[in-house]
Amino acid sequence: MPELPEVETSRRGIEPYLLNKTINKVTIRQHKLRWPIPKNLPALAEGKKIRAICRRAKYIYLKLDNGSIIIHLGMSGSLRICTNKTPIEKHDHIDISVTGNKILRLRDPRKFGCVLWTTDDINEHKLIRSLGPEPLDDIFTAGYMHKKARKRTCSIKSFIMNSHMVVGVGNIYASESLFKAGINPKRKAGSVSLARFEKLVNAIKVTLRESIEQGGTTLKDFTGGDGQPGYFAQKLLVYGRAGEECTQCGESVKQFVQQARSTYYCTQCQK
DNA sequence: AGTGCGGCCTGTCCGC
DNA sequence: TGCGGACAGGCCGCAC
Repeated sequence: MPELPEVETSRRGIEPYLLNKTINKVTIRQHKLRWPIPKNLPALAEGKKIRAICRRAKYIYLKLDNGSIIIHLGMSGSLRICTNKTPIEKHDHIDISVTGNKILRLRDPRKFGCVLWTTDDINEHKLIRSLGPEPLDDIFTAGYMHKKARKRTCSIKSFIMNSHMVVGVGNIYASESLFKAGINPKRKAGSVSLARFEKLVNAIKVTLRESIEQGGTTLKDFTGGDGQPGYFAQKLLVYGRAGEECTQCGESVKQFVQQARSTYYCTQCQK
């Protein structure tokens, strides 16, 4: 479950091996991901130079002269840098080989991820054009969220997880941010005051920023043998801690299912 | 327009 | 020990 910090860490990890390299070959072993990998992807990408490796929300894209390869890691996807000697394993679905004998390899056991192609500006792509702001961008403010939430009856948790409002807040960080802000995850989005959005927006930024920094310090070995990038040792305050004592008040942390996802919170600290 | 849910998919864990 | 079933979750697309 790569959250945004893991995706950004992946981008930074692969960038040095791919930037300004030319794609020699694209090998697709499994077309059937969330959406099919385009059959003509090799024809479109081979021989082209990678001009940039970027990220928008949880999408990573490789910018070529004639378009972009869009990659999403879904729930279980991971990227690693291999050579032609690295053994291919069961869920290694696609290889993008570049000059210098390096291969960008996508592994995704659950196939929730995708690899797509667009010739348009990336921001015009169907999956990307309607996304909300990046959480660390200055335009993501309490004022913005407060305005968006007006009259919204959905829970504040599903509101902050809605990528049309803000991107990059996955299930784990939603629980963590709401705890830090002292807001009950069941509360209707429209009933959260501007002052409480200040706390919440700040909590989201702090949580994500810390994780990205941690990713920088514990940067995965993208070319290593095991290759499976591990997730950061998170210092999680409530997530996954049902029955344990709240770090603030000692009350036992509660878990329930919300929109088919586990939510963790403290009934004392979050109102 | 907003809300909520189904579905995609496989590895891991638990109980019998 | 082996096996079946529940569970995990990002996020689109659809139905209401």
